[in-house]
Amino acid sequence: MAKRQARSRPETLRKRAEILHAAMEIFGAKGFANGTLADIADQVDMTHAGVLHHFGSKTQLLLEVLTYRDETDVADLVEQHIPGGLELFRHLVRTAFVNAHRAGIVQTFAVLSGESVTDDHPARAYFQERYRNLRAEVGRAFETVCAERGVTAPDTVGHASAAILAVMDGLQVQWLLDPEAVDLGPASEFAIEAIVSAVLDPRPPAIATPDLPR
Amino acid sequence: MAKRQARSRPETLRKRAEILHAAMEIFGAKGFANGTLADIADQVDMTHAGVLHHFGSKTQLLLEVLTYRDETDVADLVEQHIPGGLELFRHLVRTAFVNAHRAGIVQTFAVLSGESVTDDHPARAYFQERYRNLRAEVGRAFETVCAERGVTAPDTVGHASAAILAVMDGLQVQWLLDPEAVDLGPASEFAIEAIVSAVLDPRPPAIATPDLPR
DNA sequence: ATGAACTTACTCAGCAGTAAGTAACTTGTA
DNA sequence: TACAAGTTACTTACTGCTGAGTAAGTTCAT
Repeated sequence: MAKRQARSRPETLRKRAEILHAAMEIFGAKGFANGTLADIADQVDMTHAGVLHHFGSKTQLLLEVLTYRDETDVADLVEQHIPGGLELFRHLVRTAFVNAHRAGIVQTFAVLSGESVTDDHPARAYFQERYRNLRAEVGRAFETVCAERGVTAPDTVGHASAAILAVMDGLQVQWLLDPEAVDLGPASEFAIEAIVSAVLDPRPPAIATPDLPR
Repeated sequence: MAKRQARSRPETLRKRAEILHAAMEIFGAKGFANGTLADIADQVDMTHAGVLHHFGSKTQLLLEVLTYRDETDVADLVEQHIPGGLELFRHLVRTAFVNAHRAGIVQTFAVLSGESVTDDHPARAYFQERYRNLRAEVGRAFETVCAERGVTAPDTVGHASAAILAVMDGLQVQWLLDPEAVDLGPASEFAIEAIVSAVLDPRPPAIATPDLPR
């Protein structure tokens, strides 16, 4: 493919990044379907045609927003170190506390992940893979911890991994809707603790399981 | 207010209900912003103007869809009986298993609740109240159980109530995106068990809490 | 004959994407 | 170094469509 020395111009790269930031904000505030290119363009003092010059289409812009976020997130993590084992759970709790001060980003992901389950949504594949990876990562942390303790990991690990991510996301939604009523950090911490405990040292059912349509 | 004998015509009431069903389906499949009145009208063999004749506006239709769903849900529950105490948790687990066979309804609520956190979304107030009520209901169940056991309810009840709803919602999203990878019923059951246990009979932290930005 | 339940036909606005032009910058070449 | 040729980063102006809401007319039941 033709190499594009264009992309290397620092001024241009800065502008692209500026657009990506604005897009994150707008898609977070209004959703992908409802947010417009003009909204985004306004925030960076451009016309919507200028935005399209850089990204080709609205869908393409969304996809680049998502991967951009991942890249910068990963950059942060690698800078420090990728946590595993028990340290991962601590990291998740820490993230929940940090998120309580970043409503913007939290909203972007909450809105887009909800929207992504609609038919043929352009971000569907992205979120599908994202959850797959995160579940695997959390699952691996459970395995590590169990190995360290010399026990084999129970088969609840799969459920627990999904549940930890689920509870974090679900609490974010409730918190965004009603910040007074939900305390994001502590509630996440409590739930993660509960789930990790249930895996690492299981107890008899507290609520005898009902007779059911399985 | 003036009683509307118009509304009482059975044929008309049936048609309204038909429209509400179609709207639930469309808003669930495409979201509120992206689903159109024409989509809905098609499903009930009408023009979109016909739909507007019944509901006045798209927003009004959405609001009636939401309350309609609640009314029929409540009707079902009252038919049986509103569960409290431990029975409520069993009911929630049962619901999760049942939901695994109702992707349509699950998707509607997942999509709309996600969308509702956007600025000025017409369903925002609805979901805000819905979660408020549900948290209160779950909280009351915890109180009941604790009272039955002669202990005072711990202050983790608030976190736990939010977390139970959160984990159910979050698992639904992951399940909708990837039904092969997430087993909705069992995963919900596991998580609810874990959280209830943590409230009713707390244990020392499994993951020593980190030093943090509270 | 009145009003409810529509349809047809329209308006009007918003939006993604395109086309064509322009100014500024980069690059190759003498 | 200087200037022509090409490329990039836009803008303005437009197209073409979609979609909510409205208005006026038609049919049908009571």
